[in-house]
Amino acid sequence: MYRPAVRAVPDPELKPPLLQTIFDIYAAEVNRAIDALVAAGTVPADANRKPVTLEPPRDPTHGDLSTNAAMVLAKPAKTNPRALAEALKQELAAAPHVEAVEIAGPGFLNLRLAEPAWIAELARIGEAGAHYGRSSFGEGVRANIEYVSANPTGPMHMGHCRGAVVGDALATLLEFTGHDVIREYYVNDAGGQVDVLARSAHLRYLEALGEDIGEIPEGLYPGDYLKPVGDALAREYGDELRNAPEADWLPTFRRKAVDAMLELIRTDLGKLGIHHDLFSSEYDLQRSGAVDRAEARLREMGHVYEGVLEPPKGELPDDWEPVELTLFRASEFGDDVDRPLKKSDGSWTYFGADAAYHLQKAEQADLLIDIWGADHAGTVKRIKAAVEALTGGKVPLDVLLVQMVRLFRAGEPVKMSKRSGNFVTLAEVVDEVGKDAVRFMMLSRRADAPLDFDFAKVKEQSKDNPVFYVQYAHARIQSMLRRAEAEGLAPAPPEDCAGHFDETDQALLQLAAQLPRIVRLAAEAHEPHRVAFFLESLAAAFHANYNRGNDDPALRVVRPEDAARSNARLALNRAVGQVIANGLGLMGVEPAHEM
RNA sequence: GCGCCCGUAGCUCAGCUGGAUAGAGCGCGAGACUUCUAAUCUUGAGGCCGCAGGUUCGAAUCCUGCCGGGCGCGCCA
Repeated sequence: MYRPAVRAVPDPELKPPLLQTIFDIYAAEVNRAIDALVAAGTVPADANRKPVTLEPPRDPTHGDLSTNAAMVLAKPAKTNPRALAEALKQELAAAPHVEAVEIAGPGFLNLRLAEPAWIAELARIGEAGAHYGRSSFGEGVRANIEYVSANPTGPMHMGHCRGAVVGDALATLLEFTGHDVIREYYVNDAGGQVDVLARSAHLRYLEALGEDIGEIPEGLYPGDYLKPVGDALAREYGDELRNAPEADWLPTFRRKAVDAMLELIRTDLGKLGIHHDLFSSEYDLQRSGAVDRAEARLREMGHVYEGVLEPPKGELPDDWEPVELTLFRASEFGDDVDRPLKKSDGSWTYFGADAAYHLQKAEQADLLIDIWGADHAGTVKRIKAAVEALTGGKVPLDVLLVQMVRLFRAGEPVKMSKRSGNFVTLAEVVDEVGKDAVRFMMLSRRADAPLDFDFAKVKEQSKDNPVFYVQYAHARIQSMLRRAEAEGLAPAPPEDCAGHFDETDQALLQLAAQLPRIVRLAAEAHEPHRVAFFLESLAAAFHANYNRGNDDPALRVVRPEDAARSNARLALNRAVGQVIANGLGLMGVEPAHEM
């Protein structure tokens, strides 16, 4: 029913060459050092190296890079960490540009690198440009990420916004780390609420034919957005269906109305810069027999039986009565109770169809990610159970629960009521504050923490507003580069930068060079907010460095009287701007060039 | 009652999947504007990381049990 959007097939020719970053290079050196100890018999060959890390130490006085290798390997090597550290130190000291290796604390190995090592990273930022931070650890992994999946019964409201942005940013992050990503939207067009939509559209159809429909009855969708649907139906069918029984028009009206709603939703998502590769219809899924096949598969494996569920705990629904149902043994896969696949009337439950839908996704992916509202937390276990049963545990499913967004206007909460149709739509918010601000704010907290969204704050031009703060850093850098050009200066090639950076400059470069690590960590943890936090800290470091020029004119970046140093620092600042732009790009935010 | 999420500075939150002396912003105190965009920056005070055990070289991070808050509990979607 819904044509998938044309999916761009990644052209291997266009794939940029991946550069080894400074962390890759020295991680390899650490590995080499361990290899040497293995060869010497100090460390067993089968020792698990996975917990070995190479990170910038939190305290910069500890050096440029730090590894826990000695501590992690001490146990398998049956020695103490410091003794192992001594042996590793000898090996690491031979690595290029290593000025010093120190053993510290319980057995950390701290590496101090000579400037050329960092200048080389500066060169890589320039060389990779918009691709800096890209990696290939997801190479060969097909990741399916399903997000938004709002019911096609009306325009998007703010309740949908956060999941949409988080899902989209995570998808971009996974692409950037080499995964083959499918962005998917599950269209819930098979349930009763779509009948309600069709009836609501029918009423608007009568209205378009000139009937006085009065108040929209309780239980139907009252929104004006259905008027154009009614108009279109009236144009198409004229009087034909005016007095026809419901059965004559319901299926058609369902389809027409859902199509129209999806068009609305697509438009809304477009305003946020979100485009899915695939819209999958629950209705089509059921008609195709996919759900029957999934059930048969579970039945074959002995995971399905006919039975009666215990009454639910807590508040008992008024109409509860014990009935025999087709049940999936979810409790054997970690769920609390078994779950019905079919209703007593023989039709599929939402869960039954969803299980089949996940099987369909799993057949074409190595990793499944669902982005759900936190109010669906109660159904995570059952769908994970179903995926595990259906795929034999081969395809992992991660369900990200996205917490609520509380809207405020100048500190006052914005009241929303679904019943009265009085909700804040996504389009309104994007039109008011802009796509970039919305996206950044949605990523400025961990997904599982509630988020306050204050219109006043988001539009504020001050450092209280992280969107602005980061954008301003980028704009300032562009402004600086323009100014430098006017003064006859230009960013120096990396080889001319040596010796021109002081400690603060070095620290800024080292922070910018962390982008690839942050990207990787964020992608692995499925936590796009990490990019936002990184950008805030990088912007802060930039502003601080920049501002030194106000106290001491000799520390200004644009200084024609010292062109060599000025050009070197321009190269550094340009690289910082590149990193900010790349990070913003991952969040779907356009960098500002002037403000 | 059961399940999931959360509990870190007065407030809002980070904390690199177990690392070194727990960080940032706001707010509060003290400073820097003939600015390369002060739309910014510098600096000070402020902490039994909810509580109690456990796991180990090492715990805010993992496990168990409490306490407190949020969400959920259906043949709905």
